[in-house]
Amino acid sequence: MLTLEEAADKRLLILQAALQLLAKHGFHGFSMKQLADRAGVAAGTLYLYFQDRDHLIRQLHQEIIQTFATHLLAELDISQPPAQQYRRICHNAWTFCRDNPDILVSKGQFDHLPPDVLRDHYKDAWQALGPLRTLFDQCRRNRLVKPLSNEVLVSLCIDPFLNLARKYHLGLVSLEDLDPEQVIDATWDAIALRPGHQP
Amino acid sequence: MLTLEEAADKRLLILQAALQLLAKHGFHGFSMKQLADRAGVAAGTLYLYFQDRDHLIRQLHQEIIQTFATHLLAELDISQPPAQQYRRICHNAWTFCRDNPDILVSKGQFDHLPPDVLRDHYKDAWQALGPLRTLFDQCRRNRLVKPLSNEVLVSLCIDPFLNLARKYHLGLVSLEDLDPEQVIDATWDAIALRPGHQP
Amino acid sequence: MLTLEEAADKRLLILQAALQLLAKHGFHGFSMKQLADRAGVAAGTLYLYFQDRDHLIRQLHQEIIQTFATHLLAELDISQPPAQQYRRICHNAWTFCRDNPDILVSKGQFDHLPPDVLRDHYKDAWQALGPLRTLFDQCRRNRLVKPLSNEVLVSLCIDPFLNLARKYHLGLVSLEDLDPEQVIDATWDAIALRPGHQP
Amino acid sequence: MLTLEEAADKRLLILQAALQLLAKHGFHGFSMKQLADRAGVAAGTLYLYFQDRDHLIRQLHQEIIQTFATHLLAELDISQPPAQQYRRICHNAWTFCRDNPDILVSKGQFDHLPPDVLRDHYKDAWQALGPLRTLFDQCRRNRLVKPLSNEVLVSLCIDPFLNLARKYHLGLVSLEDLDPEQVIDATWDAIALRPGHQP
DNA sequence: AATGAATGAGGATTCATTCAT
DNA sequence: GATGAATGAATCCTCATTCAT
Repeated sequence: MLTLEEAADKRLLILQAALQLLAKHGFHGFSMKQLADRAGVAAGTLYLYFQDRDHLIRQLHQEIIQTFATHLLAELDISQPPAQQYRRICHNAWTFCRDNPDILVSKGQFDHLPPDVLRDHYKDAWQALGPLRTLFDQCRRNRLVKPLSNEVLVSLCIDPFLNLARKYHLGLVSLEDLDPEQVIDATWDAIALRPGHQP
Repeated sequence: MLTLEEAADKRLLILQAALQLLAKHGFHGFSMKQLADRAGVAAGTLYLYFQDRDHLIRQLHQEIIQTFATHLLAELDISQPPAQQYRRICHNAWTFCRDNPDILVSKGQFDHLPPDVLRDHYKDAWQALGPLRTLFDQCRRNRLVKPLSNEVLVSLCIDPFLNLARKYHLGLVSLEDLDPEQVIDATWDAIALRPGHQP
Repeated sequence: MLTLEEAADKRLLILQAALQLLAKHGFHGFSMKQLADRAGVAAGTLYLYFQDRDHLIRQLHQEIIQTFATHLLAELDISQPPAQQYRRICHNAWTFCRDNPDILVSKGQFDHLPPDVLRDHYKDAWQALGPLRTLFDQCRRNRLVKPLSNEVLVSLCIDPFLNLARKYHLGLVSLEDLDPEQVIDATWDAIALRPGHQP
Repeated sequence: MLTLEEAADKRLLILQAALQLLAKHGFHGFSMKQLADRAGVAAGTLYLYFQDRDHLIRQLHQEIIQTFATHLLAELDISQPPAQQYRRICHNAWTFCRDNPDILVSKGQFDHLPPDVLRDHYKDAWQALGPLRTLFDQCRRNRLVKPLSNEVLVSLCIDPFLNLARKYHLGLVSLEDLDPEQVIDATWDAIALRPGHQP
């Protein structure tokens, strides 16, 4: 019998192969046979680890979302001042997207998953993003950022880095145009509540 | 023979059916037969208007991008002050995405198109967005906005509305959480160059 | 477009090929590809006429049952005396089974269909067997046959010919052992109500 | 090492699981994996007891036929008069089929076995049915039953009970319609040689 | 003896595309 | 121009069988 670890390894192996395939061809050309070949297993083996194509795709999405969430918080030091924590997270968002075009490109491919499935996955990701929620809550309470919901804040702070990374990988923006520190400043301006400013 | 107009009509009819189909099922389940059925034509007819599936998809993408660009500029009055023009465009972005979930959802499905194709389509869209480019250029020259490239500005100003609309349609944010005017303010803060501020 | 007749023809063509295949190999070795080959059409064509394998099989069963019912009544003359009608029907049962081993052999293969489906098909067949029901009812009323339900009568009169034909085709009985007239006599004795006999 | 008995036990365990599976789904859905699961053994274990799927199926058929033959003769007292022996056997046929729908339903599934295999199994069963052959022979010699071959007699006497039981399990006849004693009478009438009757 | 993960050939089904009408 | 029946390659998935443990 496989140990739990070995089984998990092979499962991950398959998911990683799936990610590469998906990034390269999109769902068009994403066949179970190709996936098996790339993962170095037989076609039938896929079905030992995943019920069917659909389940595999959903679990891949979940994995991707979780990976992204994990990396957002990398090297975060919650003892530091909020502004510093914020910069860390934004920086992580940027470098992660810059360095993982596969994940970035694949993300859009999942939009046709049933809405409830997507919702669940995103909710799960929020679970993993506890420190970020805490940070936002704190800043809002201390009147450092505007009284916007967390989801809105994410759309203003984090999502722009995904969008920029996509453009970067498409060659629509070059690294010269794009100083991450400047963009971090900009996103902070977007959400910051400045003294004397009328929200 | 069809008049040019009738031909254009049927072509659009097909593209619209395609959009609906794509939004509903993604490319999984997007078959030429289903498309024909939904468009109310025979399968063979599709091939009178489009060379093959791939061309149809590309043209659909182009159409979508153009439609979006067009709506961004709706009711824009370039004689008004920049800030007002800006609000108009942002408002358009929001309402268009809010009211056209099909387009919004489908957009991500095209990410696997060959990068050069995508690039071309986006470049074409920029052509159609002349007034927006002019606006950004003007503001930058007059030190109203930060010295960021247009692409970066779009990621900070326009894209957040797409992201928010997606979340809205997924049910992750409600309209209470989401006052567009506040978000427009926030995006303006993101790019605005404030007096006394060190860029 | 195909005329209704042509469509029906091709449908029948497929069903007949299916019957042959089923008789030869049972469901083991009954593949849609083989069926298509034998019917002389492409694999995909099967799905223009039948929803899927299962529906095809069910419709084949229905067809077989109906064909059998039809042949049971061949050359039946309801103006003749009951005993003569009875002999005709028994004779038909025998010759039909003797001459159509395919149908005979296939019949057993359907036993795993959902019971309600089987029931429906058999009920439909009874519809087609009106004259037989009338004959049985008449004979029972006139005290020519025992007061047994029609289903029981069939098990005593008709089914034995199916069983015998199966044995015949298996080589377990030869035609010397098996004079149909004698067997018809025997089945009649089974159900006949003789004067002075105590039922 | 297993004792012979334990080995025989496990073999039977597997065959019984196979019977249940076959009765429930037919050969469609009868997979070695499912069989292993239902029997509570590993997939590989099946191959310790049976060469392959085909051999397993054949042995199951043989087992079923033998079981049926055995039950036909249950509680048979060959010192009793022929008519009584006859009733006993018919009664056994009926109750066995009534109480073992699995066996009954499965029987038809084997019809696609190669004819020679089927023939062998049936011949073996006849071996086990010595007392029944003796009974028929005796009755024929004493002019109690018509001069029909044993196979024909079986089709007239025993097979009807199988047919009726199938109809019963399908819900086509109810127990009210179906008094076994009446049917036994009828089958006896079918084969009995009555004084003064011209065969 | 027993296991059960892995295999990969084979089967059901879908679908882009063609072409005779 | 329009049709839609037919095609058959491609795809998803199953399953009998093996073999290292």
